[in-house]
Amino acid sequence: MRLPLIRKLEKFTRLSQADKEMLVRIAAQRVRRFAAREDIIHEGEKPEFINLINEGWACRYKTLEDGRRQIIAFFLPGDLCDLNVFILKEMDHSIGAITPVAVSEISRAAFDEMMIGHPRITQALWWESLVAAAIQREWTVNLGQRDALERMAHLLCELFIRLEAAGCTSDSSCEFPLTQTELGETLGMSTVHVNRTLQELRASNLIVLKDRTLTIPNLQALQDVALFNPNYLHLDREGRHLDANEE
Amino acid sequence: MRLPLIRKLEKFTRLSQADKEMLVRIAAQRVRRFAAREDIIHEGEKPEFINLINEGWACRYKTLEDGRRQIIAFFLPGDLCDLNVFILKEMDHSIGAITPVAVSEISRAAFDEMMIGHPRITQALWWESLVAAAIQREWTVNLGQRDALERMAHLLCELFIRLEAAGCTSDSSCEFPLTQTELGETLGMSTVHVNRTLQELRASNLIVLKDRTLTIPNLQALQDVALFNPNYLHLDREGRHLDANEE
DNA sequence: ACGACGACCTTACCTATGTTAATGTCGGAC
DNA sequence: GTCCGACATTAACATAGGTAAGGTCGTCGT
Repeated sequence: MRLPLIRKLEKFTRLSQADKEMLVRIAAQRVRRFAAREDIIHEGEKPEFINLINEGWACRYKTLEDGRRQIIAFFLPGDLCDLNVFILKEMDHSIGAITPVAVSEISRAAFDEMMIGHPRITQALWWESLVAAAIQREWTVNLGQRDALERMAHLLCELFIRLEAAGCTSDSSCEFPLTQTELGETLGMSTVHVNRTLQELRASNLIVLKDRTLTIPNLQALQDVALFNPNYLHLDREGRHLDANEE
Repeated sequence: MRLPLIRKLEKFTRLSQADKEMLVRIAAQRVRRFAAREDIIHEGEKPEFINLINEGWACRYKTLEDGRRQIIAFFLPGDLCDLNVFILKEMDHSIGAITPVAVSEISRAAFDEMMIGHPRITQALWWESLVAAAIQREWTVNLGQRDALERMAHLLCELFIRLEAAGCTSDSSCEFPLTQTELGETLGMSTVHVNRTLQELRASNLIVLKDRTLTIPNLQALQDVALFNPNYLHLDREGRHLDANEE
């Protein structure tokens, strides 16, 4: 069994056996499980750990005073929530489980230990956090410039490619647990319009979405309607400048 | 003369004299100036430096294939662009000057040196980068959930408070160099609607905006229409847990 | 077996915002 | 002083997407 985190980080750099063992060890200590819809951490609380999602989907979200909710990010298997958070006094948003999830809590001490002894991991984790920031920026573009159809298509492309990097797809399909309400809260549109938009994508044979399973028969076609450019995911390892000796 | 960066970082923690001298020194070496509208770095280029804005306003932006442009972030005096960027192979977006700007380029070596010798600065810079990420998240909420009026009001509140932290306001006024086109590209709305929205804010006496100067007679009132909660800026130093001995 | 519920889907209608395009204002270049 | 370009403003009209309401289906608890 491969840890999704390891699988993902290897998209960026090669890890030594010792690096991998370190990650496995870190992921094994302090594992917590949450039911679907349960909060992992809530706005206002003091963050004490870095959370690593091992199984399941979670999301970052924020609620306005009047109840409107925006999903700000999705955490898929292998994703980390906020390197360095412990610097902040309190959470300005919440993190909630979408499906049942298994989360590893990484303490500040464990993190520091890893930073010192494993420069490769450290660099890979910074890469992962830069990519997370790039994704957040792309969401800004998505919400600001793309219309409903493009927006939905873009989200589906992104999630599919990220799931692929974590080893959670098979062929052109993946599990897809989001409800239409959640899609609406993500894309800033009503559930009615989410429904219309999904119908439209289905009618154009761009997606098959049924029984919590998403199939994308032609990813390039979907990327084209989304004006999707995968460069922001920084997944291409070739040509990267590395500090260190390859094994 | 105070460096806006120092002024801002002191919202988070106290810096020693040596820390401040270090920052002044870093900011002084390799200063570049750009004219309004000029690109500081362009999508596709390899990032070699961390840019620090000393004077003027800049923005991060991204352009879709069909020409639509989204402004993703503003950089105000004292703002840093992306700690750690040199890890990435190429920029996935551009950074452009809005007004004429003065930028300090910080090399990887200078950054590493600072990280080693000045833990206080290091921690403060991580704080600043976490705040930048929080701002990006709030923009997601803004674009996803707020309507045009709320959205505009929210942006104005944020910019004003950030300028205040950098020491660039006087009383309830600040310079405000953005054109209506740029506001539209930021908030995902047409210039016509930007204009309507500004008129509405003026009519309610929530803002005075004229000759590139913004005045907010009653910040609380503007915050109220924006559903603005400043917690995401993490500006309250009280009660912060610090590693180290205060001077 | 029954009711309650949550997800999904649909229709009809309405409104916030976009589009187009004309007009106004101001400051700088010559 | 006038010409020009950048920006702001306004009006008339078009539309993407929101709101409200209701229906179907499958599942779960009792």
